[in-house]
Amino acid sequence: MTAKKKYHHGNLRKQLIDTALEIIAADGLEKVSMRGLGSRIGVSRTAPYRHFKNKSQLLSAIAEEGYGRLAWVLNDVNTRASDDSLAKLMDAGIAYVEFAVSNPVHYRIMFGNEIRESDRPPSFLDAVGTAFNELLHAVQACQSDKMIKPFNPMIIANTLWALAHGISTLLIDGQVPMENAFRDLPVLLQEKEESARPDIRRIFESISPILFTGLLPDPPFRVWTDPLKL
Amino acid sequence: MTAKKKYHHGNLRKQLIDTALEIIAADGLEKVSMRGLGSRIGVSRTAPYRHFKNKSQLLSAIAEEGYGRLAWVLNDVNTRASDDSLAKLMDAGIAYVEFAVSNPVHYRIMFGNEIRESDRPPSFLDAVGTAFNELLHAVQACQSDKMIKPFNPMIIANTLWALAHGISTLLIDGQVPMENAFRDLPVLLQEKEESARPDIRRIFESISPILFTGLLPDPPFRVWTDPLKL
DNA sequence: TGGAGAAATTGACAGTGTCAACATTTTGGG
DNA sequence: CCCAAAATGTTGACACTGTCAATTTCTCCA
Repeated sequence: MTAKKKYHHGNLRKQLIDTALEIIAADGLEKVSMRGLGSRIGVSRTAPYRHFKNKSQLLSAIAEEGYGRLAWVLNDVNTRASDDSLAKLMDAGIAYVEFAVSNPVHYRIMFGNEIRESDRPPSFLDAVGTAFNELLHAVQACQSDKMIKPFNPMIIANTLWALAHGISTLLIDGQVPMENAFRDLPVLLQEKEESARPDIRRIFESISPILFTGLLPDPPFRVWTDPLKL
Repeated sequence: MTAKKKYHHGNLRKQLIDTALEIIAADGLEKVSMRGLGSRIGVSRTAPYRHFKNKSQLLSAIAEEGYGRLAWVLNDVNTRASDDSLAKLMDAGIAYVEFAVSNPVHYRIMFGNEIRESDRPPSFLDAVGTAFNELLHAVQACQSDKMIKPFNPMIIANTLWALAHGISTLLIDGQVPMENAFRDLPVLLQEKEESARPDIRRIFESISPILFTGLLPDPPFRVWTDPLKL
């Protein structure tokens, strides 16, 4: 038989993270408390403090888990069998935003500021780096295939990340009705909004002309002289 | 003589917001509490509840104030005497991010999720709209001057907003050492990092080639056929 | 086997948001 | 002008929270 009611729980640390993630997905971050976690797991209210010095450290572990999952999602796209690296780059962006929208509270913890710097273990930055490298890899694949310009890939990846992150947080926090803004496009107007979830691919399709061909008029019409020496 | 210690404070509501903003700028959001505000102002601990139904409503008022200030900053750029509308668009972006970085906690309240939807008064969306319109205006000015392509200006503005917002939050929350990422560029390497504040203009200059000319290779080298019909 | 250290517990302190009941002041309509 | 009603401020209370210190219980290895 499995252990019933031992004094030592066994793997409380893991269960704390798992239970917190359940609460996060179901009720939001404000329902997560050190004491509440203890009670819900069936252990005393301060037992969690044997595994996390404070709440910030718990959230740090949760965020790290999130970066791992994000990296997994992006890796899924990158390792897909297909020779269209540009389509894969776009799909990676879509997968990123879809991850954020599907796990809004978790995502907020990952990129929010509730985690004190001092509570981030070294492995935290590794996890972030792993996720970022998936994006960087997608960019470099496009460059190998000569599908995009040979700009510094680091800058491209950072720009795309910032853009995806911006879209994600605007959608998640919903201060700004962003999906409506993109629906403003005639092409999108005929769309019925049945599902509450925004159509992320459509958003990316609205944006991609800008990203692919740039804002400046095409060469023959370019009014640009060269003070910014492009 | 000015009123000394009347039972009725006079304009407690305004002072609550002002005091909260002081605390926010000095110590961060977690130091702002309904009770604490009352005490600090010299009024009872529940007096704030005569002016805000709950904390979320207080934060809503604070956020609204923030959108007003942001609109002001952007309007400053837009109404500047200059006929280079493209430079003004870029400056608006820089001003946006600089506002965020200079008022990180305030900015987080504006775009965070601590404010329940039901606690946002109608004027809230107006304030957001006013700020957004400044950005939209800058885009349309560029189009009038034929400095940028005639894409749907709404989509351009939204894309630029998402990008600026993404850069802002990544810089503010600092999970990702973004300024380092952009410093990676050879051109930027010779830069000493004396000030803690990131050089936002430099970040924009790194990004602008992508935004201006696009990711796809120039026409002669364009491998693109047209499945996405750009 | 026995002791050291890990893990869990109880008790306590100072905070918090928020509500209900009560006190005071201001103000608008008869 | 006066008084009731509305607006504003106060006190007390409840159920939470994060976190610490002191204490108990268990596990494991020398």
